[in-house]
Amino acid sequence: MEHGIKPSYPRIKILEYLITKRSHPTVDEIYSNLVKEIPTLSKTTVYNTLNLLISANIVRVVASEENETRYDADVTSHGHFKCEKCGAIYDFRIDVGALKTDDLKNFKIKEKNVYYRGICEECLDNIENKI
Amino acid sequence: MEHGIKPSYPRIKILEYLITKRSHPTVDEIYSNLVKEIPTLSKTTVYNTLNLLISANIVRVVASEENETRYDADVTSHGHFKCEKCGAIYDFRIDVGALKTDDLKNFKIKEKNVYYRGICEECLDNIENKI
DNA sequence: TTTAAATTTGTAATTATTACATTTTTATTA
DNA sequence: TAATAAAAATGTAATAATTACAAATTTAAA
Repeated sequence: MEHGIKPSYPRIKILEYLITKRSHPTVDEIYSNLVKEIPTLSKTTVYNTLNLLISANIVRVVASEENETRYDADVTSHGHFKCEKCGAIYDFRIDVGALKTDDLKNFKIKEKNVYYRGICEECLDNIENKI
Repeated sequence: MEHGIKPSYPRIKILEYLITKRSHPTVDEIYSNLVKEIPTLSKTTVYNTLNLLISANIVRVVASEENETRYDADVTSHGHFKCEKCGAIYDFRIDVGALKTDDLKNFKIKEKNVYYRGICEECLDNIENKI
């Protein structure tokens, strides 16, 4: 694994899960799914691994208003949209460089997050169908 | 109180606290400070009241990557900057209308949040002073 | 003043996360 | 290969945030 992290089996599987299922899962989701494959997996290992991947900048936490920590293996700049109906989190391309503010001119900005809430296309369609 | 919420004493005090101290406090901060004035105050009331104010759109939660829910009585559009050193959250003016993305063209966007992380001016000054 | 409704309170339950000691695995070296 | 040391994973317990809910209190209405 990159960034000097030893590629143990659980670590590979956890990162793999994040990369393939791009659903911004919670610890619970990751654990519940992987424990089928790795019966000895413990939730603490999932926490440890995610925190390790975060400090290595391979994974980041999705900023939100909820008390659910969700993880994302895509650390390139993009926005997150959370659907209020189905709870899904969508990625979207956004140019955070276009965001300008004079208020922070003497601040050191390390990270810019953009987070939207609303109703996704699919749920809008479902609502319409039911009326 | 506006929005059809009955202005009880705890409710007024909680909203007043949020409006005057614009520090985006946690429930704990609000409770700890107000209990001095209102000795019978319970933390459940703080939670209840904040959730009530949120559903009335008088208060909003600050989106972040941390597991700390912080509240803001300013519901007009602005960004939040969190300092990694001192933990303070700063408001800043930002034109979220300038954010455009084609990826969400069939989505209903209800709320746009902008959240930055980094080091604030004050902490940058302190670091420089110590070197 | 009585009654009903709304609000607040306190305790218990739930959930997410971290702390930490123990066990297991992996890598190293004799 | 066996012994040893280091790293990683595990499981349990502790902590903290939040919600559920029933009881008590306050407020408003009749």
